[in-house]
Amino acid sequence: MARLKNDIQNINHIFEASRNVVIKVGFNGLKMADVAKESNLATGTLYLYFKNKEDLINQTYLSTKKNIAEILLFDKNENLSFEQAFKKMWLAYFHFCKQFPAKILFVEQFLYSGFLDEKILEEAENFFEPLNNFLKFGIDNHLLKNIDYTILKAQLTGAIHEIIKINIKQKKELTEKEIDICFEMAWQATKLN
Amino acid sequence: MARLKNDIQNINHIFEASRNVVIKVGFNGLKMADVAKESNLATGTLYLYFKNKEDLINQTYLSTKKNIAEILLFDKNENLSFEQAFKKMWLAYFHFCKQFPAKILFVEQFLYSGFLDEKILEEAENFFEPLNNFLKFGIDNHLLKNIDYTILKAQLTGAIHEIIKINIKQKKELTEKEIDICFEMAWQATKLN
DNA sequence: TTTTTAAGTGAATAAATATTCATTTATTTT
DNA sequence: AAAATAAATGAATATTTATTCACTTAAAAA
Repeated sequence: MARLKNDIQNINHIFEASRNVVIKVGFNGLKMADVAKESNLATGTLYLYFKNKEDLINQTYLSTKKNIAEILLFDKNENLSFEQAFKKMWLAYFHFCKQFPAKILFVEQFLYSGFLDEKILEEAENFFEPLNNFLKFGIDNHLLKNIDYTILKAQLTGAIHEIIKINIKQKKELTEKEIDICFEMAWQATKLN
Repeated sequence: MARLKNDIQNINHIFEASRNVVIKVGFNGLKMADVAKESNLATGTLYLYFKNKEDLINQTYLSTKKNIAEILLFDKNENLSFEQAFKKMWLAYFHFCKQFPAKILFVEQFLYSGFLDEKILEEAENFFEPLNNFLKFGIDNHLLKNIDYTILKAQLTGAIHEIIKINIKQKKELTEKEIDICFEMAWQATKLN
């Protein structure tokens, strides 16, 4: 079989496998043997890359959070109004969630899975500085409602996640019209009237 | 020890114990021995009331969903405007979530725990007919945005749940002012402009 | 091409935990 | 208050699943 160690491509395959297993059977149903199978590897091989199950799960989390944060890095050189930038970001996040629901569900469920390592959690939070600053800017400049930005952020992401969950459960695609209304809801909720 | 069989009071204690364990260590960390301990019962005793672990968890879910649905049964005889009724319900749900975060977190996490029994899920959905009808009324009468009511419902409850999670994680109480802003966010998001 | 090193395997083992059941304790009936 | 019934117990057992390691296979170096 192909060389794997330090091969980022293949480690990402393991991460993807973990997420796929979680999305199918939940964190409780995550068995090392199943992750191995989904990765086309032997069970023992996983232990060459991860200290144990907890480590595998935490590393998957960290990697996935990084993926998500990258989506939210928007180009400050573009000359957009705050509302335009807000919409651009919202749509980028929305479509990312739609395209990679397993990533979103994994990180959401991880927080309450019982596998969480505080250190990893903190490390992941750092990826989101740019988003935090964007929201702070909006609040300070009276463009967004004046409320703790963690709440604002949670409302925005939480709303999108709920839609994605419905998407998955009901296997029903949202129409353009519906996506537009969803954005309107987010904007009406957060903007300062 | 006291007689327990068919004693609803005590079965509720077991449910509460399950939720407390889940909130502490997640579904993955839920061990029968720990639930028993938290209930002041022997492990074996749990099997007098529940067929197995899966059954215990599903019954806890069903009972908890019922609790939640009861909060949302509002008195139709009161002569409130739609917005007033909406606010009353929102606040009732918000305060319920604040008071019983374990109930909310349990049902949320349950959906992705890997223990879910479709039958039980459906049964629980029936409790929420009144809420569904309320939202449908709002949509049909052009008081709420015209979007699938499951999305509307998810947005409303999801937003509150996110706040509650922050409440727990940061151990920071929301001020009256903040709660008011949160309601405003929900109303601005859902009402038809 | 042979030797050496690195990677991968999966059956065997260890550890964790769900479930059972012989026994004890409490309650109800006579 | 003795006998009969019902409930509760928790150590022993069964089951599940994480982890290890002796061995195989592949890649790199000599």
